[in-house]
Order: sequence, then C-alpha cells, then structure tokens
Amino acid sequence: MEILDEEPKKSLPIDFYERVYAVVRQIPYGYVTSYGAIAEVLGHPGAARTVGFALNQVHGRMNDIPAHRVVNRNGVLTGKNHFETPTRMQELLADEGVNVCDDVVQDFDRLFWHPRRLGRPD
DNA sequence: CCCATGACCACAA
DNA sequence: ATTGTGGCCATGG
Repeated sequence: MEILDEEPKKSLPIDFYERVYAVVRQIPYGYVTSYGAIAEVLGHPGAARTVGFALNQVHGRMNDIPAHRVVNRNGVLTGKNHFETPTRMQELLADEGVNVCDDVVQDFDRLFWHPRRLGRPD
C-alpha cells in the first residue's frame, strides 16, 4: 500500500550530542571505547564521525566528560591533537594505567569497553 | 540550497 | 598489509 513515510527526521541534534556525552561518561576508569561503538549503541552505526565532532565541542565540559577514553576502532589516539597539548590525551590515559605506545593503546582488546555493557566489564 | 570539512568506518583493489 | 574511495551525520560559509 502507498504508505506515507512521514517520519520525523527533524530530530533534535542536541539529543545526539548529549547521548554521546552520556555514553562517554559511562566509560569506566582505565578503559577505552571507540567512536564507532558509541555511534552504534546510539542507533547510528555510520555516525562515528559525528561522535568525534560532538566530542570536539566538549572543550568546556572536559572535566565531566572523559573524552580521552575514546579512540578509533584501531586503538589509535586520533583525537590527541584536539587536546590542550598533543601529549595530553596520552598522559591522561597513562595516569589511568592505560599504556600508550606510538599513539596506539596497548592491550586494546583487553581494555576495550563496549557501551552496551552497562556496569562493569568482565 | 549547495559545497566543504571533520577526533570515523567498511570495503575494494 | 597498505592505499583509495564512498558513506555516514552534523555544522558552517
């Protein structure tokens, strides 16, 4: 039948950002996750770039949002240049016991926290 | 409205 | 394995 696809696409853009922040806040101390995983759990599996864009606007809230715990799918600190200093992200991770070598999180598979798993990993 | 950019990701060659 | 290309969603000129 001729259905009218009047789906309300004009959703609130801020919703997406706030959800990103909400997920990032859930990342446990000493663990990391990826942009794609966040986008996927939010229902937009292809919006990984938008997640990064959202985190780029965080500047003021970095105190509440551990953006340094978000890396790309390969465990690379792709966003390190957007911190106060290029080494800031690595330092913050190292302070949590996350070892970073050559801009790559070591033991990435073990330290990866999937947003779907609320509460504690493992 | 069209175009360009971006802290990404998946896939093809 | 490395490189290139397209897609994804939101923002700014």
